[in-house]
Amino acid sequence: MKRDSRLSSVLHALLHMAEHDGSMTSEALAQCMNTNPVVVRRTMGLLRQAGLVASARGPAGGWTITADLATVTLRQLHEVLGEPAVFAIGNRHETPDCLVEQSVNAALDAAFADAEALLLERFAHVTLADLAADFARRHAERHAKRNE
Amino acid sequence: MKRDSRLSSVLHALLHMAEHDGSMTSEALAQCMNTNPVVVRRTMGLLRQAGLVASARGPAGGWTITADLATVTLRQLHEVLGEPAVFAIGNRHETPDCLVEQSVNAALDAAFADAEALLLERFAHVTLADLAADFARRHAERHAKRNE
DNA sequence: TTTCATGTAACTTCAATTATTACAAATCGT
DNA sequence: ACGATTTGTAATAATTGAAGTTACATGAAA
Repeated sequence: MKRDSRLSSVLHALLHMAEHDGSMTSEALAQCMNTNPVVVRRTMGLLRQAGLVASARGPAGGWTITADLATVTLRQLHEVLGEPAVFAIGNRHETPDCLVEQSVNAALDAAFADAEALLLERFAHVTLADLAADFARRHAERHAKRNE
Repeated sequence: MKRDSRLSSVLHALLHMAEHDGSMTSEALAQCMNTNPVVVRRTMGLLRQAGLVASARGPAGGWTITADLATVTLRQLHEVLGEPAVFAIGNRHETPDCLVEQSVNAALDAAFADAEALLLERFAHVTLADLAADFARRHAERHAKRNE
């Protein structure tokens, strides 16, 4: 299975936008993340529908953040992306007739549900502002190291 | 991405074997789970390497459980299957140069690590015997319902 | 020695994400 | 108005990894 990296991608894009004055084009964002402008538009389009970013066409167009960094959580972004499947492991059949398989599914589903709940709980407590602050810390650290 | 359902599959197979007297052929197991005998051999082969099952060739051959159902956990089976990736969501690049992406990865990795730890912890506390008992309960329930 | 079953390699199919191509629509500067 | 720029989006291809299939060798039992 190819892993869904859209959450990682949009976070990367949003933080670059936060650091950047004015708007950024799909082209610029695509270069940041080694991908294609169309892919950027597709995923950013979902954020726009959710009111988190705005886009403008034409020269001087591009993408800008409209939401408050402190209020946008990873969980919210996960939802905006359509709540993609979290796990790469799963049951063979979803609603089997076989009682044996039903027992297996029940056990696995319970474990997966708990793990997913924890993941989303963690996601709910990380905001874009937290990530921006973490970036600032790393940035300062690297600068300090360079001047040692 | 196609989800990895091998854990679900081997559990299904092992429980059928536990309910069944004597050995079961790959063919019989494959029919239980709507798949191909070769797929069964591939995955069961891993369990054999781990000493959990034994196989015999020729007529009257097939697969038998050699481990104690009470000591085999879902976590152990997950390990035997090669600890496949748990998540269908992941970072775009694993070791990025970009500091922004490093912050993003760190935040996501922390959340994923916690969720995976919880999942494996849950897996560690479910044995084949637990699943067999759950199946027996479901079986009895269905029998009772039929005779209402 | 025939038959049945596992053991494996090689290849194909399948499902899902990501990438690419192509072009329409809108906006800005001149 | 025109041309350059940029988003919007549909359609299609490439990629990746699991699952399925084919083919055949190996071994065991009647």
